Amino acid sequence: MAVKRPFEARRPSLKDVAEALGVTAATVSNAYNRPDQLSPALRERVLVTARSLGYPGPNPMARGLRRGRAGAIGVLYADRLSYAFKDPVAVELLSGIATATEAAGLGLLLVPGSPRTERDLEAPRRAAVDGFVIYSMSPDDPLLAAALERRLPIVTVDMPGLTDAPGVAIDDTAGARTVAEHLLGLGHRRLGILSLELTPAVRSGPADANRVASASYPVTRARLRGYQAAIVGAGLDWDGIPVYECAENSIEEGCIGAEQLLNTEPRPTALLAMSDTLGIGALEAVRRAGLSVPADVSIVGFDDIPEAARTDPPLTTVHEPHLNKGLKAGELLVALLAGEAHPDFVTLPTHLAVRSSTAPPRAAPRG
Amino acid sequence: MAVKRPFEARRPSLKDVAEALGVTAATVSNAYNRPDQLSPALRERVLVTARSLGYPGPNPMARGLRRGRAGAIGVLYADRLSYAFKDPVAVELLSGIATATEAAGLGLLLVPGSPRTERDLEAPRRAAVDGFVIYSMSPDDPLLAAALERRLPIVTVDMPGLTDAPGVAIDDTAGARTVAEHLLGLGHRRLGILSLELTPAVRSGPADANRVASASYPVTRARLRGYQAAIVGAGLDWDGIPVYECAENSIEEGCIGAEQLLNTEPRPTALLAMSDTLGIGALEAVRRAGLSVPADVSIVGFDDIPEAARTDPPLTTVHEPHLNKGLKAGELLVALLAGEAHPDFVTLPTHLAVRSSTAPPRAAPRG
DNA sequence: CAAGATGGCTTAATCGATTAAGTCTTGATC
DNA sequence: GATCAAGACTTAATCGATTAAGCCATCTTG
Repeated sequence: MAVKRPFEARRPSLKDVAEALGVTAATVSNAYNRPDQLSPALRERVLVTARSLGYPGPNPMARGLRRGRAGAIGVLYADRLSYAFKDPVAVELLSGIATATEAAGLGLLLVPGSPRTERDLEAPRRAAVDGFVIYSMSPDDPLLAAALERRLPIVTVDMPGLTDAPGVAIDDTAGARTVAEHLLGLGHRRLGILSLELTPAVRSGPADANRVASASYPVTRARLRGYQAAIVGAGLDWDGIPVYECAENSIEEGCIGAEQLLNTEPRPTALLAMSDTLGIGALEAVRRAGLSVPADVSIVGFDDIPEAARTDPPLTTVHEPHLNKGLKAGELLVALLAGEAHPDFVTLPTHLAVRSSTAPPRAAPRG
Repeated sequence: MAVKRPFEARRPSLKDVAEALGVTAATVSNAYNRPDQLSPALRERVLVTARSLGYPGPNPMARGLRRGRAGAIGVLYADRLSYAFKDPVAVELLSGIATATEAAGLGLLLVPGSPRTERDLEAPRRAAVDGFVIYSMSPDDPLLAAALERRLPIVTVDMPGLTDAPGVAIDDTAGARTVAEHLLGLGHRRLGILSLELTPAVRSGPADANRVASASYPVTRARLRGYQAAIVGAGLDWDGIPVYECAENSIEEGCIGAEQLLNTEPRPTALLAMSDTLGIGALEAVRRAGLSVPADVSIVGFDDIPEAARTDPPLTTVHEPHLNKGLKAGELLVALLAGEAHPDFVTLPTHLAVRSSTAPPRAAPRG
């Protein structure tokens, strides 16, 4: 039962404080921003008067307009914001970015927008930011185009070669190749792939060679290429490998996809999950099928999210320095905003984290 | 080696586009904001010219200033931003808030600021937002005061009764009491408490009765009260219960704290962790001590983060609707901004989620 | 004591848009 | 053919600050 004030007074502005004191707006402004420009006594009076008038401090938008700085950087993400928080990888990345922006005293604006409706394109246009970190977007995403039109400094993450902007990424192809080679080296010959989204036009289900070839998300593309290189390198038929595309990077989707892959004949002895989240889902699917990991089926993930080390069994995966990636991206953008010269592109190292979800296939010859 | 343009041209503004076309700025503005105000042909010409001039679209800060709307809401959090992303509870809450703001077309600005230095107080002051969601802050936090001074609409989360602002919370005391009663009901008599931070002045270690009584974080206070009510209700001595305060809500801290609690004589048969994150750490500590859960030690958490259902063994805990809490908070703030009447305070229900980390103590009489 | 330095405040231009109200055409209507 | 309405732009005020430059009085210094 909050009481509505009958007379909703206009919020006081700098000028009101100035008039109340008989000084000019410039002086009040200086009281806030450049204390050395006025006597301590007057400054104190200004601050006291401001408080008593209920002046909420210099309006951030007016200040931003005048100074040409928003004091925040924007993060652009392919999916809905609410989803970004469900993805441990995105969360870690954001944490890294936040560390950098926080150190620079900048805010972090999460820009809403699934690339569905026209209205969403307004989001990056309206965002009061000094630059963007653009994370893992499809090159043909209209949201990306809208952000680029702002002509602000940008840093890309996991989008190598997409723009001439600086960015940070890992070598997804090499990572994927390494983990696939790990399985092949253990002797696995029947593999299944649990893939992330292939294109912004989402769908779940088995993906045929055509669809696989049409993958537009840079990360998905790169990892598929890595798997392919290892598989072809081992003399296996790439087109014979079943691929299940998950419309969403979630445990549930991973579980459903893995279930389907486990039903293909002959049953794969190892599953390549393109993310740990999908891998955790696969772990569950194997359990539900009454099989065990790694005795019956080996599972590998990708990303090395924190939970991967705590699953049962702990997940063999490709370690990626997410936090560092975010940190670097943030620092790059901060440096860009400061007008510093910048390195063009940073590629961070990955390494295979062998844990307990992989073993040689039952009664198989060692590779 | 990005090439610096030798002559960094001023960014074109509305006026530049207008002049290039021989119309007024108003017309160009209308081309963007009110297409019905001009002929489709001219609008098209405006848009084309804008593009060819490299006009990045209406400046968000200028628009925001004029319209009196920032188009974003701020989130204020007690800790460092980077930390917020490490806390699954905060992440879920943010996800909920994001859902609401996204639906309203608003951005989400994460305001940096650990309450350390004077400089940090500038963050909430500089944030270009239309309102704040304030999450679980100590009432005496200067950051909170700084945000309040902005006199913007606010919604609190997990801070019942702290301001007269609308907010959302759960009944932490009842939840804590229920989970403690669950343990007592199983027959446990020797308990240990793994507590979250008691005050903004952080420290790790055993907390004596004085320090426990001085807890200022509303959530911590409330949960302690709940434990206390159950314990006292069971006829046990509250002051005899060892409490370990974790300076940070992390698995590592939980592990360290649990280790200490397990070393007290006589060893507790059950540990009350004030969060699932601490509980997961406790699980690890028990494992390291060569004991087993729940045979030797029962562990309960609080929060019911997603991972709690997947730990080994799955954690008995108090389920809290984090996502919903965020969603409600976001919706409340959006409604407030829209000038709608609002309910004052929402208290969301919790319930006990009994899983496999609790059992009667070994060879103990049933309670 | 004149010249210069310093401190303390004001002047006035400016940042880049939005929008209610007004003007001028052109076309329809009786 | 006068009247009105609608359509297409323009005028001009305004949002709330920041900041370089200027002005005046007071203090220092040789």
